[in-house]
Amino acid sequence: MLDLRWVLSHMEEAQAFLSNRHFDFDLSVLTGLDEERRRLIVQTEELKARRNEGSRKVGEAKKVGVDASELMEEIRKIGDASREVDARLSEVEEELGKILMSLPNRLHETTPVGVSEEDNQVVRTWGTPKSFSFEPQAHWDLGERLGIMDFEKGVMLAQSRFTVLKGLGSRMERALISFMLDLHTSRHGYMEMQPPFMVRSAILEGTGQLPKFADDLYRIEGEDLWMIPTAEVPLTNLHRETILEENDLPKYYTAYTPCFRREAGSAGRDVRGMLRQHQFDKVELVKLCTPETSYDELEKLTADAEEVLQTLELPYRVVALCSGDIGFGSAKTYDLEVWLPSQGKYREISSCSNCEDFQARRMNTRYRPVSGGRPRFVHTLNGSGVAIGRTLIAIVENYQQEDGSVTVPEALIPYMGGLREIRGA
RNA sequence: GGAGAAGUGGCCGAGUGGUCGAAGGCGGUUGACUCGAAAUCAACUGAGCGGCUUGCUGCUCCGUGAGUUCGAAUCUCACCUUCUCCGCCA
Repeated sequence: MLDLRWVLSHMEEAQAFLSNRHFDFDLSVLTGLDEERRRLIVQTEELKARRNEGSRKVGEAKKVGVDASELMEEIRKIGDASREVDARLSEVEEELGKILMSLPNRLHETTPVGVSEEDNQVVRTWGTPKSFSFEPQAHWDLGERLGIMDFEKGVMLAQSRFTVLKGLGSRMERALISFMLDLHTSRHGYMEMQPPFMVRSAILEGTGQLPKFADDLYRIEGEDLWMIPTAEVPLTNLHRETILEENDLPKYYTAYTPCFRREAGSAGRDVRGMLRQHQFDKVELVKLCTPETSYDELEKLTADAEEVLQTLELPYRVVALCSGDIGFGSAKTYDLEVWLPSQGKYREISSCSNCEDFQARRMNTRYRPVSGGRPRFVHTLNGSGVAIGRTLIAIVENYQQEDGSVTVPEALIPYMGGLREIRGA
């Protein structure tokens, strides 16, 4: 959520980033609503002050046994009047709140301005795509032939965009989860958590998925519960409605969770294989920190995710998302894109964002500065560290051999019980 | 799912209609004492939103939401959460 006072005092700047996001909204309506809001506050508070004063006098009168019925009648009218103003005030505040909750975050000055994916900026590239002496196969061919992925069974049990991992495929999925959690907890200082995989509406409002993106989520019928689309949601909300001490910051959390997404807008895209699933595993990284440190923390968080790919020796590149492609709540986002030989392309495997105080405002997560003074909103960051299913795909494709077998990455061998190679039955 | 009890400030805890944002204690901050620490003493110690002469001042918040009343932490209703017992289960 944007700070209303900031928007009102930076109208041009705010309108400019909205248009860079291609978000069509005229902010000037906020000025009128805010003026009305303040007018109504003055009105109702004046009435309430009079009512409180009157009630005090009634109390005094009754104590002495004096009749106060005339005064009481007068106060009743004042009370009714203030209730009327209150009703109008909450309408105005609700309207303001609705608008603010629907506006995207402002952009950091280093976020490139652009229209689409095409305009994202490549920041750096790591590793070199391997050149194969044969035609590299797609993971869906390799996976089925090796007996580690069963796409038909996924559809049979659920729907399209669901997959059954079998045998060593399932084993490698589990190995990757452990490998990544171990890396982030032991080397990068994150605390491992296991949050609920379902959360209530207010939690999703806190991180920005609701109210606007309900169509992307699975909802539990008859309950105020939704399947989490990412562990970012429960982890970031861990300290909602609280005031932390500055000395307790930064907070680093990591969690493995499955993620559930309806993929409503992506019909027809990546339908083969398991690149885009309704349910996928992910190890997530979340940070809460002070505003002064959040951009350093973003660089470090991105590096933490990169280390996963480096250790697995998977070629990737880092891109800065442009204003037209960046997410609703993010001020700056780096995507990590891993090389997929069968596609001859880099594909997203992680997304690392600084949401600044956008989510903190919605969650009301603040901290008290050591220097004293009023509580301030924390900055929140999140990043995939990294997507498990897509890592499995990347390994299968990048480590494939001419005979269709797959070599196990060095770093993963201990997690695979010493296994060095996956070959078909 | 059924029965009962309870939800007050960072924590404990008093408060059953009238200066109660809330006694008291713990914790914390500052000052005094001390070479320093402890102990002791004193003062301060929640958040949000407004107004104007920017230092004052007003309003709101005692699980959440409605209601009764001139006035609600205190009364009524609904919901949520926690605890105990029963049932069920990993």
